Order: sequence, then C-alpha cells, then structure tokens
Amino acid sequence: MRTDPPGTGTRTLSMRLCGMRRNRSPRPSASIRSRVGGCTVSPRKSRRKSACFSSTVTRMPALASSSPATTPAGPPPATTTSVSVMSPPRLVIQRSLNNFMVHPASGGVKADRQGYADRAMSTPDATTPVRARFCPSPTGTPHVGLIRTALFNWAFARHAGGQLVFRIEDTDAARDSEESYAAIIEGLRWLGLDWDEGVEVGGDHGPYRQSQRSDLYADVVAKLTAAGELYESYTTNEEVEARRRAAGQDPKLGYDNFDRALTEDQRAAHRAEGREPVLRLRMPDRPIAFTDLVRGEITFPAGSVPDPVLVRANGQPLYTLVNPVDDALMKITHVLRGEDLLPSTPRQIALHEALQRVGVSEFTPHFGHMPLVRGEGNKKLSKRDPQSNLFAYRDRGFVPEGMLNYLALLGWSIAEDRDVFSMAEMVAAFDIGKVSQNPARFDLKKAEAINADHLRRLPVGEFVERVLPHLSAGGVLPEAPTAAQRATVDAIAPLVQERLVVLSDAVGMVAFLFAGEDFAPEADAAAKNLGPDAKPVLEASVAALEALPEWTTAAIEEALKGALVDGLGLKPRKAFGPVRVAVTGRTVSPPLYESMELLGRESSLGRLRKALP
RNA sequence: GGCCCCGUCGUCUAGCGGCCUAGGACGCCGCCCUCUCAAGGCGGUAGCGCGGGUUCGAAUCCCGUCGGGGCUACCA
Repeated sequence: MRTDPPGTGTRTLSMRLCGMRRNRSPRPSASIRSRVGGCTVSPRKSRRKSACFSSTVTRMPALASSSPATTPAGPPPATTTSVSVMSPPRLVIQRSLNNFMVHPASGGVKADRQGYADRAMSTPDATTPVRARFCPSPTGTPHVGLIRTALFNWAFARHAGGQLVFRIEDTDAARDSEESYAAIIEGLRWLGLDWDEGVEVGGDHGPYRQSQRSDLYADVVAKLTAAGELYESYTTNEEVEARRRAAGQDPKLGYDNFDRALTEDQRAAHRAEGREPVLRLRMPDRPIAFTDLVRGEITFPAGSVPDPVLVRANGQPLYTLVNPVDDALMKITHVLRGEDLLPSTPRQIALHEALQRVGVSEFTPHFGHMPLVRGEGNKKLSKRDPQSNLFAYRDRGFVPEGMLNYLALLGWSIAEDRDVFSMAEMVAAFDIGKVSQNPARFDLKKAEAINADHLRRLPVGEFVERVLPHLSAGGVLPEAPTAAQRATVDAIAPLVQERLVVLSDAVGMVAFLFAGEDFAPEADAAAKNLGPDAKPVLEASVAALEALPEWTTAAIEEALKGALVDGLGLKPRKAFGPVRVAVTGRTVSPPLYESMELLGRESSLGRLRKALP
C-alpha cells in the first residue's frame, strides 16, 4: 500500500468551471466554482450556496419560483461559488496549456465556450487530480459504443493529467461471464487504452470487481439504513400497478413510494406473512438539477424519479447502489458515460448526497453524458448488431490507430479542417465540453477511409509486421513464413500498403506471389481478359520476355511496352490487361512490372504460357 | 403515457449574433495523372425541420411546434 497515493497529494486551491458551454436556454452561460481543497465545509452548506446562484436558470417555469436545489455536481465543494449568466459579475476564462485563470471581464460569455476540460484542470499545486473511470459490465463481446466511452474517458483523464480507473460491474451473475471480461481486457489492450488503477493492475481502492466488494456494500448499506436514507419496501410490482390503476393513473408511472410511510406495525405484519423487503432509497422531495459536462444544466422535477431499489430482498446489491457507491469510494471526480444513463443521474446524485450525509464520501462527481452511437436507422447500435462488435473490425484488419481515430470522430472533432489524427494529438486536444450532443451514426465507409489513411502512415516495416498475421490467417502464408517468403512480403509491402482499406485486403492482393503450382486466375478476370483476343498479346509478351537478359522491373517494362504498345500497336489498357490477369490472376493488382519481377522469370513466363487460349 | 435528451449536406461534423454566398471530411459524380486498382491533384453534388419573437443584423438568442432518440426492472 502506498502511503501517499496519487489523488491524495497536497492541494490547496482549485478552480473549477462546471460544464457550461452553450448559451441555450437550459444552460447558464457561465458557472464557475472555486473551492479550497482540504477545507472542511459541510456539503449541505455548499449545496445551498450553489443552489441560490445556479437555480436561476431552468427550463421548468414551475420551478423558477420553487427554488430547486441545484446539486453542485462538483468534487470537494468546500467553498463553492457558482455564477450563472443571470448573476453578475461575469467571469471570463482564459486558458493556457497547463492552467487557467479567472478574471473579471466585461466581455460577457464568449470566452466561456473555450471548453470544459481545461477549466477542470487546476494549477499544478492547486488541484484535485482528475479521476475518471471506465466500468463496463462483462456481458457479450466489446461493443464499439462501449469502446468509444472508454476512449473518451481515457482521453479525458490523460489530457487532464489525471487517472483512469477501470473496474468491472459484475453484479449480475446471471449475465456476466469470464469470457466477456477477458474480451474487454483484450480489446482495450489491443487498442492501447491503458488504465492507472483497476482490474489486472491493482490500486488503492480495490478490489475492482464488484463481485468481490460485497463487504464494502454491506457496510455502506448498514450506514445508509441506520441513517434512514434507505427504507424497507414490501410492495410487489402487481401491487404498485393496482394502486396506480385504482388512483386512475398510468401504471407506467412506476413505483409510488408507498412503503415510505409504512409503520413498524405494518412492517412487522408483512414480515409475519413471510415477505422479504427490498431496500429503497428515499429520493429528496425537490427537483434535482446538475450541470452536465456535455449538455449544460439539466433539471429533473421533484417526484419524477421514484424511489429506486438499491438492494434485493436477498441482500444482493444492485447496480443502482453499487455504481455510485464505487464512484464515491474510489473518489471518482468525473463520470463520463452514455446518454442512455442520463435518466438515472438524479437517483445517483441523490445517493451520492446520502453517502456524504453518512460520511462515506465527500463529494458528488461531475457528470457528462455522451451522445449515443447509432447503427443503421435511428436506433442505438445494438449489442446484437454485428456492426457493433469491436473484434470484427480488428479481425478484418482495422488498426488500433484507425479504429480509435474513427471512434473519436463519433461525437468529437479535433479541428475544423482535419479528421485524421493520432491519439497523442487527441489527448492534447480533448475537451469534454466540446463533445457533440447529437447522436452519431456509425459509418463504416468513413471508418474504412480513416483506417486506410492510418495504414498508409505506418512505416513500411511496421506495416509488414501488422499485415503478416493476416496473410497467415488468410491462408496465403504459413503461420511461420520462411525467410524467402518474408523477403517477398517486405518487397511487395510498399506497393500494396497504399492500396488497402483494411489489412486483410492484402490477402487477395499478394496471393499470386505465394500460390506456386496452385495458381489459377480468378474466373471472372480470366473470362474477360484471357479470351481469344489475348492470344497474340500473350504470345508477344512471352517472346519479348524470354529474350530478356535481366529480369528487372525496368527491363520488363521496356520489353512489354516495346512488344505490345509499339509492336502490336495496342492501347496500354488493352495490352496489359491479359498480362496482368495471366500473371496475378486479377484485374486489380499491385503494379505489374514490379509484380512480375518479384514473382520471378520462371513463374511469370510459366503463367503467361499457361494462360494461352 | 410520464420524464429527459437532441435537431446544420445522404453520413460525421465546424459554426457560439455581422467574418456564412454556411467550412471540412466520408460517400457520390466528373477531370487530370496512369500498365490496372488505389494514392495524389483539380472541380462538382448536397444542408441550417417549421413558425413566431428579440435585434440594425439570427444557423447562432428566446418561445412554440413538428420530428427523432433514450429511459421508464428486485438488468447494467
């Protein structure tokens, strides 16, 4: 155990601006918080203080007069000052690479749009280090949407110089699997998305698998229950529905908080009947508002979120409990996740606040909800959709650089006129406040184009290393290629590198070099190019090539052009088609003369003769 | 139904009240280069959902409307 783990170092002052970036209606254009780390100021106090400033802007007319308590949603809100667009003085943020300053200005809100992430950073001696996390549940193969979430968290943490925590949410034994767990690890490692703390690497906040944290949860539940934050609920779904109907309400409204008011006698009566209670969280009777890092101010009306079940009747904790509890225990400062989890945020905030009241944690993390990744149509990309499977891309020969770059484009852009970049560039530029609020469709064509670009940028040697496994998998080469085969790949590599979209495309492109006696032109290509018309072309080619004193690209070119273009008076297109198909088997191939040189004199001539009609 | 989120080329986006006759990329089309295909170069196609309002000025701010999506479990 380290005595001075990252995240607990000395810190004195930090400034934090909460996610305000657009001047749309629900978004105050500026919300700046300052706080003093290490100070012991009650969270309640700071919450109230914050609320009185930031609650002035809300889209709920009914709430304007009811003074909703806005949750700061900010780490250690010791001394919190929140300034919204409605409350002068305005502040302008100026940022530099490693720090930022806040100074009064009259310029209004413009500078406020500079983005969030940099503001979340603090001056080196004045910061609560950023701790982001990635916490998938191990069900199924890694999904590109899941990976996009991991990527954004990773980039966010790296950009901020903070830490990325990787934990596994395996609280659902019925759906979780070790295979899936291993697949997620494999996927992240393949992509090079590393983490500072968590499964496989350890850390000071473990264990990092929820299935191993039962004692921790039991302890927290005991504290929460003792403090009256949780209550026993005996109502069945059928009973809720019946009550809703009886009241003339839509059953879809969900749980009605009925058991909040149960007396001890009533509880005893239920127990006497053999009913086991679940534990529910008592939601606050006020609106819950928070500042989303991506979307700005979001308010949920009081009463719109029913008291959630946190613990099953059998004592098993649910995601509703475990996810916020672990974020709290692991001192996560920023929760970046998919928009699909936005509706669960109010109950998580309520839990975080309860956790603070019982002394389990000291702050509520920031939340940021990233747009969904869509598939064909407008629906969110399903786990069942083959297009969502990360490994399908890897196996086709997407490279990590290309995959990551494309995924980054799903909701983020590095610059107005550029979309191909490295992860180092992404880390340097990433800003959660500039993430798009719109859902993005996964566009395979664009993903391929980005990947092709990265393929071309690879140093040739590196390209060879990456393409070799695909040639083996494609049956072109054995698992362990011979030195000669390897040399041939080295030689052809520069010629095919810029012709590929994915690495596996190389299989069809270089197969002719390794086919040996098995070689036969593709049927379609042969039908079109090796008919009777081809006979004089092939004969002239053989004659010219046989006489060559040396078998080099230049010599082959000269001989072929002399014999076919000059000799037979053919258009280049007509002249080289039959030769190409005869030698490479396809109408599309690496450059012909180079290909023939690599193939060798004997094989080349043999194939030309064999192709004669 | 309720709550929440979101609407700029077909797709991903830039845009933050005048630099917008709306920029880039993918796709698509054409041309150039060329032994094929790519790559590269050049050009083209195509968009602010709609209606009010604020303003000298609105893609940008406000309201409404329409549309799309998400959530609505003792799943995560």
